[in-house]
Amino acid sequence: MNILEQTEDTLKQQIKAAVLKADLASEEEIPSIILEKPKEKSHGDFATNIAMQLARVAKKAPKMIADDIVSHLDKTAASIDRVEIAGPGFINFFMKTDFLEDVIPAILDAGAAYGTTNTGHGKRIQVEFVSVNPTGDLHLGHARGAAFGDVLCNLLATSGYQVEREYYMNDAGNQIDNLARSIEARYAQALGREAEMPEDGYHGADIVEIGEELAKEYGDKWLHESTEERINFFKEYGLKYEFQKIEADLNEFGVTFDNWFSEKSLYEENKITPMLHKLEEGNYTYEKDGAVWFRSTDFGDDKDRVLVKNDGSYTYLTPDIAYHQNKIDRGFDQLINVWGADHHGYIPRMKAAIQALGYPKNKLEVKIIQMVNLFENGQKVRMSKRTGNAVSLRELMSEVGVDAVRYFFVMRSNDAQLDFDMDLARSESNDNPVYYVQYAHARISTMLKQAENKGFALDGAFDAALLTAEKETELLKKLGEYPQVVADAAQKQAPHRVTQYVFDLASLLHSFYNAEKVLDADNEALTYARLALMKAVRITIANALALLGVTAPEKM
RNA sequence: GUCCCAGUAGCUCAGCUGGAUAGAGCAACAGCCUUCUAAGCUGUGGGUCGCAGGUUCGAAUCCUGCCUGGGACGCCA
Repeated sequence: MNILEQTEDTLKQQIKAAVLKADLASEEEIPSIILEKPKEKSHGDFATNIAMQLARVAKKAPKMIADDIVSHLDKTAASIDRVEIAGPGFINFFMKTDFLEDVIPAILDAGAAYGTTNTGHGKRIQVEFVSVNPTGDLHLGHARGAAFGDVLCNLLATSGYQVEREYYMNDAGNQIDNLARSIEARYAQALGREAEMPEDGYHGADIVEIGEELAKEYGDKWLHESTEERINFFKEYGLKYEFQKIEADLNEFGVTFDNWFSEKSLYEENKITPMLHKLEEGNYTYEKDGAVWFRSTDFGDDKDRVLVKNDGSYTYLTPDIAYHQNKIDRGFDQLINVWGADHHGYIPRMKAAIQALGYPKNKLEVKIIQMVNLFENGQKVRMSKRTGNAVSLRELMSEVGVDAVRYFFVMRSNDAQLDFDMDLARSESNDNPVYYVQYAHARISTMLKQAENKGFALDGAFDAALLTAEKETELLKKLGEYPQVVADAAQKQAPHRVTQYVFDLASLLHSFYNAEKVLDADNEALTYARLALMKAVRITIANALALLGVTAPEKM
């Protein structure tokens, strides 16, 4: 438990004790006591609305209740400096600042582990994200999902969950046949033959490349093989080529997976038929128009879904249900899927399937990532100038760098659409939040070097009680909040809270930097206290940036 | 037509489990470098929280209806 939590806990207990002593309510009648951190400084360090909540039970005006509570409160035990009653009945607590003195030692002690908690209690969570089809480049929506998923996993892992990252490879079914036939056409074309692309073929530049590569490597060998052999070979070749490219792009983006799950393996390991039988046994399927349908409307879907088409093949949904069953069978407590906004209509049928297989609906949670709109020179960028296709992750990374892309993609709530301003992401100015935060880290780093040059030992003893300036107190409070922010962001699955936090922390640092001088030969004691504070800030910024997958530079 | 997301300052967005005078950044305006990085800081102005009802001591937040924008509604994946 961190310092701030401890302080809050003690305070809550004391408030509860005061309520009982004042005979305002019985033990059972007391609602859980909520402490908030007022935005307004004049409202104290903590505030509670308990008096208003008790108004009905105690049948008294909130202000009188507040008076009663305050007069029965043991201020020393809760390390309260003073208490005020304000507004309609808020009780504002002004704490003795000594609790802040423990913040720095705690951070220096924990180092890179500061922010780690065990709020997840080892719960096993699997996060499936990206899972792009092997038929082209990763575009902006995928990239945002990749950044979101990755940071979410980092958050969960830091908060004591056991996390597994998985990529579901769509390496079977129609679209892969299509891929092979597209390659076939490009291959023939590369050999100078007339060949038409299949009707729903993939027209990306990568397929042309594959065709050329094959022509170079094999000449016209594959034109003479049987269609079956040729297509099978192209299928495998194309899959390998595409997934390698996807993996390489993701690696460069700082995203890796624990497991790449093959859709094809569901067929090879016979996972689909047993699943269909199970649905059938539960009477969740029926035949109509020569097809097998899933009665997903039993679980609130707006229409039933086809599992087996009248030509005997499966829809996309069918192996996907088997996949989710497989995931659950692997023993995860919770499944999280990160999907693009265009998949949201798919949620009810997958949740229906999970219930039909006998699992609770909330075993699966789906995070929907809203669309990304790219802007450059104030204009919406629809297509890449270079390729004429949608702008790819690779292109974006080379244009603005990994740090900016990652930061920008998790800066906003996942369910809000995102405007990505290329000029802003590129700009090396205070407008750019990434640079703003990184600059704070670099500033401290060079300052610490200066300190050493001037003969101040970086691990010197210090007295945190000397840090009483307003900017220092604010920094200390902010630093103390960090573990809760992380745990909160993990629990709410909201990575943007971390960008928000680290930006605020950087802002406080810059403000402090301008207001106070750290290295002061005439006041060694204060210098050492401030150096310790700076080290604590640097650690916290570095840890937050690490969660985001953004680098923390020593100098800029 | 049904469903999902969004609607908060000129722009881009926060706003946790309902709380006090709704917050940042950018843009605008006025200042701060002989001093640890000015990629920074300080100050000022700017809001009927889409609209209308309801619940509540108390609503940007919860409920209902409506309006606007985006997306999804295949025996595609």
